[in-house]
Amino acid sequence: MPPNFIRTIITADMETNKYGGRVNTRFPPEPNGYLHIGHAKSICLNFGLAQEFGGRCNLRFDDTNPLKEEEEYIQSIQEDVRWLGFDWEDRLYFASDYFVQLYEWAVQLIKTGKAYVDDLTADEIREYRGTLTKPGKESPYRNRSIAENLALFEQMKNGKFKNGEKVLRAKIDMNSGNLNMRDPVMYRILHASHHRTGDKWCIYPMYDWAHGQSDSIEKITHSICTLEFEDHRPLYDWFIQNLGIHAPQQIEFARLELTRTVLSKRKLLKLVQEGMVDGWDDPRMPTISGLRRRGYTPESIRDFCERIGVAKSNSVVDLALLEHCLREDLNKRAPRVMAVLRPLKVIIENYPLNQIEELEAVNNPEDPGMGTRKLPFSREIYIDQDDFRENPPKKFFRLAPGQEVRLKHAYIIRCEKVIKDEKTGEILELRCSYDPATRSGDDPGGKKVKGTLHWVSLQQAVPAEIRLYDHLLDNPVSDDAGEEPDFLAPINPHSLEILQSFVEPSLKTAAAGSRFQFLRQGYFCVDSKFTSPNKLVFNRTVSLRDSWAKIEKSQGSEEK
RNA sequence: UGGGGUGUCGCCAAGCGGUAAGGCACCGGGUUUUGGUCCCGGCAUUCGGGGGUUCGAAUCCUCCCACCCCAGCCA
Repeated sequence: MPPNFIRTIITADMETNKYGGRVNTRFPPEPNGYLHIGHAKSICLNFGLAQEFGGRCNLRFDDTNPLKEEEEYIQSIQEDVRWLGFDWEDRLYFASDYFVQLYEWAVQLIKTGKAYVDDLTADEIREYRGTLTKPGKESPYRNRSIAENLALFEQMKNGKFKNGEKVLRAKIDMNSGNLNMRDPVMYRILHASHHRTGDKWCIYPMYDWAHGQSDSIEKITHSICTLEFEDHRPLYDWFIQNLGIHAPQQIEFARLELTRTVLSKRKLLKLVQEGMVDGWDDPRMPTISGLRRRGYTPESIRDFCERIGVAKSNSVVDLALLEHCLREDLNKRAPRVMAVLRPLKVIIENYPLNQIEELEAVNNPEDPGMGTRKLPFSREIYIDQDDFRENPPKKFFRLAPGQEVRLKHAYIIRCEKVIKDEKTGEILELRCSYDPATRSGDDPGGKKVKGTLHWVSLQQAVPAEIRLYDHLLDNPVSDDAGEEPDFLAPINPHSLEILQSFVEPSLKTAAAGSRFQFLRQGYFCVDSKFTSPNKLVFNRTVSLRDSWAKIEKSQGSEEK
């Protein structure tokens, strides 16, 4: 376990017995969207820390704004946390469960002269708040009597007022350099139905008023949150102190940012709403459900979260690291199969007509325990268009006129002739010859060739739709570029490419969600949404590293 | 110009007064019936900058610079 500053703090707290040797964290999402990879960092941190120190981690929904929250999100969030591999056991909580307690505490603060009902409008409150450099002004309603505040607050609760007519504010300090301390709003009037409490309430606590107390109620020891709440901490401490209740320790860390994508619920919601993607679980989305559908494993995401570390400096992690974690995991577990993405027909002229051989193929060279399977081989096969060049560049070890290659698990073939469309010049098929003495496994010390191709026997090939994904965004955009209306402008128009391909027959009954390595190409999984009994659809999870592409690229630049 | 933070290799990130971990990326080389995997090697005389303390500083002091967050009845 690599050290990080939070582990260091908790370790020290354990040594000093600060919380009686107890560690209780929590993951507190608002159910207003789907979870994404950034949340995964927080989930892994909170649940991971609890596990590591023999403590517990709660799942609590911070559902204090009925205008934005939905049941659908509550379900998806639970599914995603579970899928990531974490268990909150019986500790599923909702801030809305604490509404009564919160109300009573608000009354308590009014009674001690620490809170008051304000009649100022939203605009007026903003004006009175002052600016970053100018202190605020006290509201004319700030010094109402306790009795009047009590009566007014109760009337607020009882629905006597319209939305926005009054708020309850904490009475702290309008001159504070920290704007959060300039009499923050605790309750607003919202005549809205809540997904859990229905119409019971028409006043709802603000996050700042609900969050710290919710942590306190749950006896949280370490309340881990992101950097932007750092200057809310004095406010949370103020509430806790004036209420005289259990004080959790808040620790802030930098949220995750990833290159080539956007991690903001607001923007992801927009992508969904504008129909620019196929829902929250579109395989291009950085959401947990999107990554799951794309074929990511929970193990790889957890590994990623461990490797990026936890610190307080704002940073942008290279997507390449996530992909590395994925490949590393999939390399060990994904069965190898053959699929031809862009088919090119090859006829092996000296191979007997109508003969079909069943060749043996290992399922995973990384794990002999995964066994072998039979592959049909015949006179007509498909290879990938990329594996043939009529005029091969230097170091092109694949097929070209007169050149030899090994067909994986089969024979060595030589390209004898290229059949082209007379008019367009398009390459229609290749005529090859094979060397019967080179059958895979039967030619010890036989001839060596530099290239090995994947292929599929034409007769037995199973048609499949293959979806190739590219980064959603052409260029990384900063998260706050989102205030501009056209923040979606850099969306990559080629982020999805759909191919009609052929896969080997063993894949015919592949289960939805199952993952494979298509030899020499990448990792793919059976799409769980578009696959049907008569249509196989694969998502490319991530390509294999491609050093030929690099060589070719550098050759190209040399020529310039 | 107020308050709160952060600055260590292209990207993350350890380090907490004893002379710069690790990962990703990148660049070589080896193995290979996946141009995959794996293996081996390279990759910060320097820690935002200037002063200072010390035998010794990325670590302590000091001044400066840069960047991020805060003016929702959002979270």
